[in-house]
Amino acid sequence: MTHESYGAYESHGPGRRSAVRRPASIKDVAAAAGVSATTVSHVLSGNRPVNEQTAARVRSVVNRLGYVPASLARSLQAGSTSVIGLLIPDISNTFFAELAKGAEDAAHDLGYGLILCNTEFDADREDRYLGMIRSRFIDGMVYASGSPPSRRRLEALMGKFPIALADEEVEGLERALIATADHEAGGRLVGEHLRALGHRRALMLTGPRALKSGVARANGFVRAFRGEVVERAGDFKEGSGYRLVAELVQEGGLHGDCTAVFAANDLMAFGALTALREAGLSVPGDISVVGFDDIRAASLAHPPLTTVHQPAYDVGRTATAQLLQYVTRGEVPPASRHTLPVELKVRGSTAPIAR
Amino acid sequence: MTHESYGAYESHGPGRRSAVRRPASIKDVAAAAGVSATTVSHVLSGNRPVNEQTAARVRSVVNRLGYVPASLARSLQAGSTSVIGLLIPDISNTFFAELAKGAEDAAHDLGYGLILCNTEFDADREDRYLGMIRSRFIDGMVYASGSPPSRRRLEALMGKFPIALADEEVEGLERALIATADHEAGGRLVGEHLRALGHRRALMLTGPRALKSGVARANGFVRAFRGEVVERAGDFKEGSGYRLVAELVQEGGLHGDCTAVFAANDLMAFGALTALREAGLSVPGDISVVGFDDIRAASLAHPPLTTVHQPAYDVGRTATAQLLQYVTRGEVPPASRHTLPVELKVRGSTAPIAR
DNA sequence: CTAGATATCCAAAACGTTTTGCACAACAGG
DNA sequence: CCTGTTGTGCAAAACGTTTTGGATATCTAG
Repeated sequence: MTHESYGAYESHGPGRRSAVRRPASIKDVAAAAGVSATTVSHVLSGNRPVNEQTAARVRSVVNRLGYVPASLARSLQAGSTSVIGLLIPDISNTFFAELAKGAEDAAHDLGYGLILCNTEFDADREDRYLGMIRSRFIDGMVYASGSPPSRRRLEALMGKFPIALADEEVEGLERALIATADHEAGGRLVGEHLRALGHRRALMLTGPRALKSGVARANGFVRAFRGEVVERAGDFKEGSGYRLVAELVQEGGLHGDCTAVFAANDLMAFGALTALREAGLSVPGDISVVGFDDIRAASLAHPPLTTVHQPAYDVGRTATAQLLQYVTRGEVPPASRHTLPVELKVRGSTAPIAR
Repeated sequence: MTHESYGAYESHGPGRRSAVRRPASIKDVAAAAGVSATTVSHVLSGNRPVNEQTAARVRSVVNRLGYVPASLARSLQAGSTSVIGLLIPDISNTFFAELAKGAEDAAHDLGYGLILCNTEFDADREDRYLGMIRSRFIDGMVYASGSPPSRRRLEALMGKFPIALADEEVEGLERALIATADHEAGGRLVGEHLRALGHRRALMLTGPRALKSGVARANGFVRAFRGEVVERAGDFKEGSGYRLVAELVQEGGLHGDCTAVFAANDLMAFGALTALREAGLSVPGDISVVGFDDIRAASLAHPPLTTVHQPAYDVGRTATAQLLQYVTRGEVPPASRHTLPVELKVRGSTAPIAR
């Protein structure tokens, strides 16, 4: 932030309650202390030595007037705002909330503010937020999984402004600062787990085809599972998991055919769980279900969901810390990739295949 | 935000890739178009009419140079930043995430940006964020349930800066803009529910005593329950719910004594659930458990948690919309209260008392 | 033909800082 | 007595906008 307070804001003295009073500026302080604005600035910043007696006088006036430097003017002069943006699709998704927390922590550590850019995957909204970086209101942006259209816009920005990709790689933007969980390994872990349980035919609920993380999960899974995999594309929302599974059940394509469902995120897995329950199928008795993300609800669900734990907090924190490392130096970050480890959490929603 | 883009950023022409190029300013545009900066400003803002031919020339230069107005300079001149803050203790708590989503939506609707101030109840951190408003980097603040120490600081600020209280009232700050769920009614609903099920002796897990919302929940509950209530103060975290119940179980003070547990939020209820399960007690067979908030995990838990649904999104949205109503007019908001309705969600964690 | 309106544009001030170059005094060493 | 140094403080420029009060030219109505 760099929006520190140099003193109290209280105004003592016989101040009458005027309608709206303009806050004290550095000139007001200078005048009241009988010095120049330059001197006030030096007293406050310590950039140059000031006679201790003078400094004391200035400080006292600062307190009396409740002077707080206008950070806008300061930023204008400095050429940076000490604020960055965090662009995510949905803050109410606990995965992104965790990621946001990590980002906020990292930003706060370095005295930076964080603007929450919640987009709902809405391209207009993303563009509007991306505008903040072009108008230089923010010093950089942590970009987590936006909508496909806005990614093209991103490309034009990436070489010119500090941007880091969190959680989600962007097609064609390999040359960037990236912090992501090891999606491929996650898929692999699930594949191995289900295979070890004897499953040989599974339904895979993927995310939108455009998202590389989802593709990586699918790839890792397919390779390790070494069985037959039916793929259906959802949208990472609970509803789509429900619909896709419900449809397949109706078509009779699921029971006695696929013995496991791997959803590319927990939300869709929950949808699947509901659809299966409604269809009278038991989990994990008839069918095993695996999710991805390990959001808080996963361990509390019934049955507790076997899923891949993603280090959401670390992803957000790492991406942000990396970004800031360059932002603070006024540099545009180079290409660099941080892949964070995932972990398979085996819970009650998976079981050996019933013969 | 008001950080709109007036044109593309691409720079065509034979521009050599210089190391760092200062972004084009309004003066650059003016010079290249052979007009004054004033005229460029008027073309872009439409504040005054400009000859169409001249305007076209200016616009073409704007595009060619990829000029985007510096929002900092604009804000400095305008005296406001079109950004507000949202101060919450923990974004990874789904209640606050929902609230944040509502706040972000409301802010975005009016073209405002939202700075996420995640405090972990840390007083220093809160102070630092509060500094942003004093340094006028943000035009206002939505304050949701901070730590007790920082609330005193708040008092000094409230009359001078636009601040709205969301979810949580602040002791001694009745004269303020407040949007909150009807905590008292929520407590009452729980009390009536448990009483109707035959319970006559309950354990109430409250939040920190300083939080009025928690007190309201407790009051509503105690009045409606009309039975014996044992109170224990937690801190709204899962761990405290676990500890408090585990302790009581160990002391033998729970089973066969209290037949119900009302936790002041879902997280503590989950902790209680875990402690009870570990103690070999069945819910709701031996003991009924009720939470508060209705976070997403509540319905997925096992057993599904009976709880009071709080309109978190609406609380955030209402508080923010209210605040902005005054911020946009440059006014400090008056006292005003919006109490939003709650709803009891009866699920599987409560049952008639076993005799 | 002239006074007033209209169209068009510009110069300068203002927003509130920080930074830089310089002035002046006092003081030390030679 | 001269010169270089140190201490102290100020004036002015710079950051990049928007707004305001004219200035100039052109047009219109009388």
